Amino acid sequence: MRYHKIPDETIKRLPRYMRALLLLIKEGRQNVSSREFAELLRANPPQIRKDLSYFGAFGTPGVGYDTKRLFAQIQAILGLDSTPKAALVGLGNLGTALLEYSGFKAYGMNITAIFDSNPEIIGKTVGDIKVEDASELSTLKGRNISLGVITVPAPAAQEVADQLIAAGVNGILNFAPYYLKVPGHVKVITIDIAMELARLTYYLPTET
Amino acid sequence: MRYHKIPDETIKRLPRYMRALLLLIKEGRQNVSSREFAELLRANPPQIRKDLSYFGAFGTPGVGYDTKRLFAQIQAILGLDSTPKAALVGLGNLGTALLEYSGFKAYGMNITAIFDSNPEIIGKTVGDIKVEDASELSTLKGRNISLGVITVPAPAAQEVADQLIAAGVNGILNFAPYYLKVPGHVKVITIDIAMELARLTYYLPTET
DNA sequence: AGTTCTTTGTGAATGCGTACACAATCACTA
DNA sequence: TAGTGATTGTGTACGCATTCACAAAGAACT
Repeated sequence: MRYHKIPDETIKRLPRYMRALLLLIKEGRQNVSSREFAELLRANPPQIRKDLSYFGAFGTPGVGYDTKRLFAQIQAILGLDSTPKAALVGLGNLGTALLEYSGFKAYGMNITAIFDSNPEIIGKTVGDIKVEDASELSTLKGRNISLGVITVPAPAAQEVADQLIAAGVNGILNFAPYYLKVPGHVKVITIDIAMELARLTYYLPTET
Repeated sequence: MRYHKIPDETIKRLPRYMRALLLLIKEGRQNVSSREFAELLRANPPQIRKDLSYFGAFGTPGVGYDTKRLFAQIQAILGLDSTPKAALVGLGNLGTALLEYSGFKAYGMNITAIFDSNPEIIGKTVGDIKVEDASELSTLKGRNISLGVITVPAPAAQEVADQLIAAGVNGILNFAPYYLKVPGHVKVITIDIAMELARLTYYLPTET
C-alpha cells in the first residue's frame, strides 16, 4: 500500500494518535493493539491500521504497536523530528494561552520568537524569549523559522501574514477571523473558535 | 432536494458562510452571486449552491442571494436564532481570550455565566457577568443554559464536563487536550490547538 | 410580451474515505 | 520445530461528499 495518495483526513488524525501515544507512554505501556488504541481515541481499529499502513508496517502481528517507536515514526512522518521553529505574532490573551500550552514541546515543536506591537510589552521576556517589535518582523529572515502563528486582531492579520511569508515562513496557523491571501506554496490553517461553537448548536435538540 | 440527509461537512461550512455574509452586509451589499461568494471564501460555486439547496431555495436566479436574508436563514438552520446561552468554565488566558472574541454575539450566541476555581478571581465581574465558584456548577440547572465551553487544564476537564451535563448542558466545546466521556445525547467538539500546528508541518517542503 | 442574459437548483457521475473480512505474520509454548 | 492464539496489513466493497453540466427561472430591456 505504499506510494498511494494519502488522505488528508489521515493526516488530520496523526497528531491525535501522537497525543494518545504520549499518554500511554507516560503510563509505562510498551505495546498497544489497534483495538485498545481505538477505544482510547473513540475510533475504530481498522481505520487506525489503515492510516498507519499508508506509511509502512509499524506493528507486530499478535502483539500490536510499540508505543515509543510508533510515536517517533508518526513524528517523523509529520516532519516534527527536526523540531521546526515557529514565531508567534500577537501576545494578547490568546497568544499567552498558546505559549502556556504544554502541547507544543511534547510534539516536537519550538516557539522561538515572539512579536507584538504594544510598546508596553516589547522587550519583556516570556519564558526565555524576548518579545520583539512587530514592525521588525523582517529580521526573522535567516533565523531558520518555518512556521508562524498569528494571534492578532483580524485587521492586522493579512499584513502580518505577508511579512511572515516575506521572511521565509511557509506554514501559518491563523487564529484571526479573516481569510488570508497567500501564495500557493504557503499552507494556512485557520481556526475560528466562534465558528466551532456555532456549529455545536446545530446538533442540539430543538427545544419544545 | 429537501429531506435528504445533510452532510456533516455542509454543517461545518455554514458558519463560514455566516461570517462571509457578515462581512458583505457590513459593506452594504444587497446581493451576492454564488460565484462571487465562492471567490471570497476560496471555495467553488456549485458547492455553495448545493449546500444551501439542502435546506431549500434561498436564491434568485439571475440575481443571487440576498445577503441579510441568507444570513438569517443560516442562523435559523443552525439554531442560532434563539440565541442559545453558554457557560464558560475556566477564566485563564484562553477563557479570557474567548470572551474578548467579538465573534460570539455576531453569530447569535450568548455567554451568560462564567466559572473559575481561583479564589482571587471568583466574584470579579467580566463584562457584566460575575465570576462564580466552579464548585457551584450545579446552580446552573434551571438557568436555561444549553452550551458549555471548557477552558480548564486537562486533568479537571472530565469533572467539569460531568457537572455541566448534570446541569442540563447538551453541547460542549472542549479546549482541554483530553478525550471526554459523555452520554450519547451530548455533543462534544474538541479543539486541540497544538494538534493543528503539528499537522501544519506535514505540508511544509522537506528541506534539503 | 418576447428575447436575452444571468444565475440558481439539482440529477448524475466521479472520486475520495471508511468499513470489513480474511490471509499473512509473529510471539509463545511445549 | 510444530502448533496455537492473537493481531496486523490490505484488497475490495460500500457509502458519502464533491464536482459537473444543464434545465428551469427570474430580471432587464426593448
